[in-house]
Amino acid sequence: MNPILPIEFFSRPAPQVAPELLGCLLVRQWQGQRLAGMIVEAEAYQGMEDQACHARVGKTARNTVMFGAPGRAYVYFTYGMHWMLNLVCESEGIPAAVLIRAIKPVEGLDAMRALRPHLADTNAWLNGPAKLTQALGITREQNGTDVCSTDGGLWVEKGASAPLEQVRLTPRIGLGATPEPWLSLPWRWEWKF
DNA sequence: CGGCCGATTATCT
DNA sequence: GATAATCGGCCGG
Repeated sequence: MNPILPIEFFSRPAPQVAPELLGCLLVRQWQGQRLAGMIVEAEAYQGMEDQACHARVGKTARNTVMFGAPGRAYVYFTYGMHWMLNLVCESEGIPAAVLIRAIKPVEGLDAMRALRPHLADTNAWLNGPAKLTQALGITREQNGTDVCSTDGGLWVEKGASAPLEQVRLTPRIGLGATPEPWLSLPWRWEWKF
């Protein structure tokens, strides 16, 4: 087992943390099995000033975890059916998080297929934020989980770092009517190889 | 690959 | 009452 990313890793601005998460291993302990995938796409959401961030309107019941300690999972429900996994960054009081958008399955493929039948047909890529939460069995129950410990069954292990020339920076996805400049900030990192 | 569309409901105004 | 950090199916190129 590789070293678990410590709280210090997350105690920084999200745009700094997000690219460094590429290549790291997202690990889930699920019904006695170890499920894991390499993070290959992530987006940063940083501060109340970021008009794409859920925290732009201040603290609410849903986004409270983002205002809290770093190294926690911020899991929220959207579109009436999907769960999204974020990792909280920055020190307490500053809302910031990295949305995990895609992973390459590495361990526990059979269990992932059981959780997400669609994975059986396609090539084994979980290229979407709601796809990977489904394959890892992540829901509301993981909201607030400390990912710097194995106690909550969800953590991140240090992995290979992505070669700079293989990392693409693009604007974030699905922001709708978000105003500029936030709409176009290159805060999405994708490891293409 | 890109675009459009319907599904489905917690959360916020 | 409106919106949403999406997905899968179906279309056209």
